[in-house]
Amino acid sequence: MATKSKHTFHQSCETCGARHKSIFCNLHIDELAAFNQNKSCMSFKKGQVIFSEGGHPLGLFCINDGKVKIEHSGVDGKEQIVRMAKGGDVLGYRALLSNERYNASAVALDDTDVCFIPKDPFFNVLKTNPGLSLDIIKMLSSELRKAEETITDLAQKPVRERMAEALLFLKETYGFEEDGQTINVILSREDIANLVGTATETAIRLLSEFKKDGIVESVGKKLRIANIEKLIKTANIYN
Amino acid sequence: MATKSKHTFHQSCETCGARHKSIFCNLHIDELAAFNQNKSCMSFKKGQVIFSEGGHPLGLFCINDGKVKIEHSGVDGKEQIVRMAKGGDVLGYRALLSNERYNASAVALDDTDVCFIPKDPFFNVLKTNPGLSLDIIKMLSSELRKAEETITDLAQKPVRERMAEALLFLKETYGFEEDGQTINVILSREDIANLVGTATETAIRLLSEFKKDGIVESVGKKLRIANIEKLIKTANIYN
DNA sequence: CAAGGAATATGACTAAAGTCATATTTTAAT
DNA sequence: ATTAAAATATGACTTTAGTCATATTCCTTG
Repeated sequence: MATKSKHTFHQSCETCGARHKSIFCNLHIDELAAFNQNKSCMSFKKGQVIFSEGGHPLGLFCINDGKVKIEHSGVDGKEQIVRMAKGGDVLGYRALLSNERYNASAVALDDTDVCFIPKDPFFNVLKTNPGLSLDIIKMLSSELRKAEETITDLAQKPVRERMAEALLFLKETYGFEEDGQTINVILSREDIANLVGTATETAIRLLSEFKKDGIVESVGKKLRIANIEKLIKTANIYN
Repeated sequence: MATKSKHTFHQSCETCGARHKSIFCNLHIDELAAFNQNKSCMSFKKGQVIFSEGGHPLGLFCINDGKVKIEHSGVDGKEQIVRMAKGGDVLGYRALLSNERYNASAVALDDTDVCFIPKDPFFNVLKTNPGLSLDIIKMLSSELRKAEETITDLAQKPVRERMAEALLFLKETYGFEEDGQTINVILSREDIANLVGTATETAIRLLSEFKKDGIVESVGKKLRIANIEKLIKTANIYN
């Protein structure tokens, strides 16, 4: 459920650049055409809500371009970021597939173009295309593996190591700017804290320490990884 | 990979009582027959390893009867329990479906009867039965939702509340004895700690406190929930 | 049934991370 | 441009939970 002033844009599924990165990359041209006839495209501005926790899913969202955080509300409304998405990612499929309400909210971190594909055309394709099912199963399996690793980390690793891991994760997800060092996403300290799973003040303090240690630097509202070896060491990754 | 002295038992898929509780509940009788021809049944004693982290999956395991912990190895070999299984549950599907190595180990908590279904017959049925795919998708979606809730809890709730939640979870999973109060599973304090995500000493201390507070009691090696209202209150569950 | 080892229990201490208070800086709005 | 509000930063303190040490109990095995 978007809040206000969503703009529309136009993007045909058949020619969508994000398609090849998405779970729909193996669809037949006719299946894409079915999506294309029923979809609606919208643009969300930074901070706008794409869907919110507790709502009923009516379809799924394909990110054409942009950056999105998916967060689950916890104690006293403190959010936990459970996923970060970008162009090519599909959102809202979990609740739709298991016929439950949204368990998390999706918020644009940046101006983001999204196509909404209603429930029916999606399930029609799903019913007739076993390959798509298998791709979805693989994606869900992979998400589940990652989630279980996050659980182990949260239970066992100190905040400092998790912060370092989170920065490496952001780098993997959104890549670098042209300078090859600056992570290409803008997050508030609160967002970073909610990703790491710590208090905002602790996140701020840790980032200050990382700066003092020459591991990261601030570049405007973004973070530059000044010493990636040191960051990896700080993350204490074994596998 | 089982360790030693697995016994075999016999159970036909068509008449298996656990089937109706499993993701295979909607299979056609012919499909079950295909499983039945290829499966092998084995019994694991308490403590035996059904498969271990890092190994390559060659099929999947259906629990006929028994109790199993699925644990993921973390810092310094400390295990994190990511799932608890019982009769009707299917194990090892995640790694098989995403074509990865086992990300966790499965260990019998009790004498457990398991049927092993090799990769090929399973994938053959999967290819021709779209309903099964959908059921698996639903199961994975549901697992993923639970995992995301666990992540939020670990990040935000104090150990005491998580311990209370864990006891309620064990009650939901394995039910009560005939007395209607005693949780029907035997776990070491270390296992409980690894489920909650805390140090073993902390788990022991908390359970001692719960006893002092009249919330739980020890009955042999099992735990009796003496005051479930108080336990729920301690868990601080909102949803 | 004795002995050794594992599991449970408890105390004392330490370290980690959270909370609360308060600056300081940045950003947005008028 | 000025002001208010929000975000970031830092200090001081408290609380929580982890670690290490040491009993004590339970359970296995010869």
